[in-house]
Amino acid sequence: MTLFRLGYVAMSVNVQNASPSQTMTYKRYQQLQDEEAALRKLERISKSNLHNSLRLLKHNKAHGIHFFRLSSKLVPLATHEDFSSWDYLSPIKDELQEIGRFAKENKMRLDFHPDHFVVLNSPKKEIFQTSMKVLKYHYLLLHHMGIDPTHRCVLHLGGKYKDKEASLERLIENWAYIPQGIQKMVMIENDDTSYTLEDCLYVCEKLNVPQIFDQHHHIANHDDSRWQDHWERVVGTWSHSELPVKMHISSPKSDEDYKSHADYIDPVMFLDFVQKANGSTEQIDCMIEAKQKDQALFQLVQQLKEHPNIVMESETTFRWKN
DNA sequence: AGTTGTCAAGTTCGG
DNA sequence: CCGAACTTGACAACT
Repeated sequence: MTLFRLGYVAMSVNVQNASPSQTMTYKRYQQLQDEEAALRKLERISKSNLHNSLRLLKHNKAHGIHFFRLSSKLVPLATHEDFSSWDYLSPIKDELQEIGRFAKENKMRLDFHPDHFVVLNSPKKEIFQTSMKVLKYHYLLLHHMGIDPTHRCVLHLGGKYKDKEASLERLIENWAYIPQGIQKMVMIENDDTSYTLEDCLYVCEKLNVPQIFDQHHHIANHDDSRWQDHWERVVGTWSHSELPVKMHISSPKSDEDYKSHADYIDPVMFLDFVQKANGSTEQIDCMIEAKQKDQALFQLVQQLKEHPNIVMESETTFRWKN
């Protein structure tokens, strides 16, 4: 019997004034006359983002949530090319450590999902290099939190460039140029336009990378609609990980706008997954990607509680019983 | 106080 | 071939 655990992404609609993604744009930075003052402001924003991240973790603890994706925008401009000499880490070491300690004390699973500018299979060398820089930034944040960076960063396979097979192979070639520490950090998720679950599984098995199954993306973009026929392979990609299997759950906004995320989670669609995946492995961590963030999680829990086949094990974990 | 447009980054698609 | 859409929250600049 599988234990299912719920988590959510980056920010809360319940905790007010707690953005972990405050920013300063490059344009704004350039407008400021005093460069030193501008850098101090970037540091203040970063500290505030980390402080708010910790507040969110405390909120999560209070509600029994032990699975959370951190914002990738914790340090604005950290990976911008004009900031390569800026030591953004020294001023925030204490804050990073505090987050890591709190997560460890409360047995929380934390990870990242860098945005779509990280493209490992780009034919352009400079884009690959920029991607490395962004991944290194994530690596360093995790490292200074005292969190083992292994399997903490979700990525997509990249672009198709009008030749999917060649582009997929290019990722495998590029992989050899990725430092080992960063390789170990990566998990790969099927996307809703280019690479299907089966494409990703091929790569995951070849490179020994855990597969993140996104149910919504899979329905929007698949070779074989029956994901359950490939589920054993998905679980297999996690066999060498210390962490439980992880998947993404979201619901379509509408039939016309199918790929966009809805405010809340459709329990029927989610429970279809739960029922079919039940028994396949000890634990599955389900990351809720919904506009209403933690509120979508709370609403889903309320709906699960009323379901005859669901037994809650804690505030955010449950099992399916026939 | 509430609304609209802009923002570092990449890729895809429509005209 | 170029510009808009994709997706997204924050913030500046407006009404």
